[in-house]
Amino acid sequence: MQNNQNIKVAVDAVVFGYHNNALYVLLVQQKYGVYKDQWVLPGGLVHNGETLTNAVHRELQEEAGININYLEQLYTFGDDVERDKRNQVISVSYFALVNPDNLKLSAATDAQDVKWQNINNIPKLPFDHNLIIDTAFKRIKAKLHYQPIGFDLLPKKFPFSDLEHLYATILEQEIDRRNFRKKILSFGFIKKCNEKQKNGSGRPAQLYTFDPNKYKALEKNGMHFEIKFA
Amino acid sequence: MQNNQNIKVAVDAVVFGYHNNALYVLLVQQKYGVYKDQWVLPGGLVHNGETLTNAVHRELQEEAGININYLEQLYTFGDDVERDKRNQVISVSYFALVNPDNLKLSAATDAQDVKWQNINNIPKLPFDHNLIIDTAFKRIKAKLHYQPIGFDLLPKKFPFSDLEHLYATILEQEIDRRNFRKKILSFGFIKKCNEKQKNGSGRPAQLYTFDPNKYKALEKNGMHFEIKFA
DNA sequence: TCAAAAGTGTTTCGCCTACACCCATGT
DNA sequence: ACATGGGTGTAGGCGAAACACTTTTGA
Repeated sequence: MQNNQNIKVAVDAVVFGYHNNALYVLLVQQKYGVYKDQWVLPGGLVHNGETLTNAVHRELQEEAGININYLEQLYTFGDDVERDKRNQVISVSYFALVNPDNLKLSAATDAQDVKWQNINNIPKLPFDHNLIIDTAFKRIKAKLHYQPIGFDLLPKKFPFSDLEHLYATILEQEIDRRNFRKKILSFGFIKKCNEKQKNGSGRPAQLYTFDPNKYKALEKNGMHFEIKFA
Repeated sequence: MQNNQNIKVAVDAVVFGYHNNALYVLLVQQKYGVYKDQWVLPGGLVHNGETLTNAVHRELQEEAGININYLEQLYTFGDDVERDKRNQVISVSYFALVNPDNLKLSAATDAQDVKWQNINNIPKLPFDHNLIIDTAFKRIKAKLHYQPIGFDLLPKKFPFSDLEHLYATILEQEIDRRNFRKKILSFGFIKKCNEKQKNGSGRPAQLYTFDPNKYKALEKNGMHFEIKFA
């Protein structure tokens, strides 16, 4: 095996959080090095002997002290040989979701600062991180249609209207409340709780919860989750 | 930037070809090293300063002398730290299609031998190459439903029934000839040629061709290619 | 009593499904 | 004339789309 390969392997993560009816991405501020003070996606070089997945979890802990709720590989960026000006680095990028219970960012140990940045207001970032975020944004939009990932952005118990607003916000389109509700409930993996939630004025909302086991069972029986909008 | 990372970056490709109503995967026989004589997916380490995509094209040339028709990134395998017993290597895997005009494999320079292996008869391969092939097979099945990739497995001009058989073969299900034809033609990106094709007995088949420009134009106008089967 | 958000049914329309016979050629 | 594969139309059902008023609470 040739031994002079000089290419580094990094992982980067686009972590989405949803609150106040808006979608946010986690950014960290570099503490050291050439990119010091710049805001970037959390991530870093993979350690020797470490799996890619573990590297992502480690970096998220080290840089933001955050626990994620859903993780999947997004894409590997390596067609721009100079995407990192220090060395040839390929980035195995991941896509993660955090629910509101885990939104609090701890004072990071490996980053100078950490913040949630509104997806509609992402500044120009170093490397190809804007491209990575765009790719992730497309992915989340696509997945909302055919995978139950919206629930990973909401608390365990949520009013139905929150789910509806989440879809409307992320997909950037209006949706018909009645048809949406009918369709989602028809699958049978959403359960009604024995609680209601009051928020200021307006009628209190019935709380619902997503049942992942029911989902898996239904899927095994041939259910195909898919939701479209007029 | 830390400089002691000892992880290699390889690319591997699952190249699909379709002929005689069957789907095949390109395998190469290793010429050197610990894995000498074993059949594996074409691929190898990325060169310094080389993009991932170029690495794939280069390896396919060196090992099989083949020109591909469609290429997309599949997945990056790096969660089994010992997937290669020589060193920690991550594999950025690709998914490629070859049409029948390019099926001929040249006597490879960097491989001992090269062959098309029926997808339904893949032997146990070294590394995690069986897993990679499975992933690619799932991907091609999924993509057939919502992207016009079937045409990259057929010659430029083809009888409609070939397309139908391709779908039936790859998806491993029967499809209704009339409904399939109606649906595909309704999109408007398939054009009738002024030729017919005779093959032995039976009525000669009208030839059709896929018009990629028309496809793009229609897609821009909101067309959404999707085909399902009862 | 008004504002604010939650909850709920019906009709229409278009698409997907199911399904069987005739056509052109070679042997 | 028979075997082989190519080519075509229609009716019914089901799910998606469109659409507006009532209910419950807080101020």
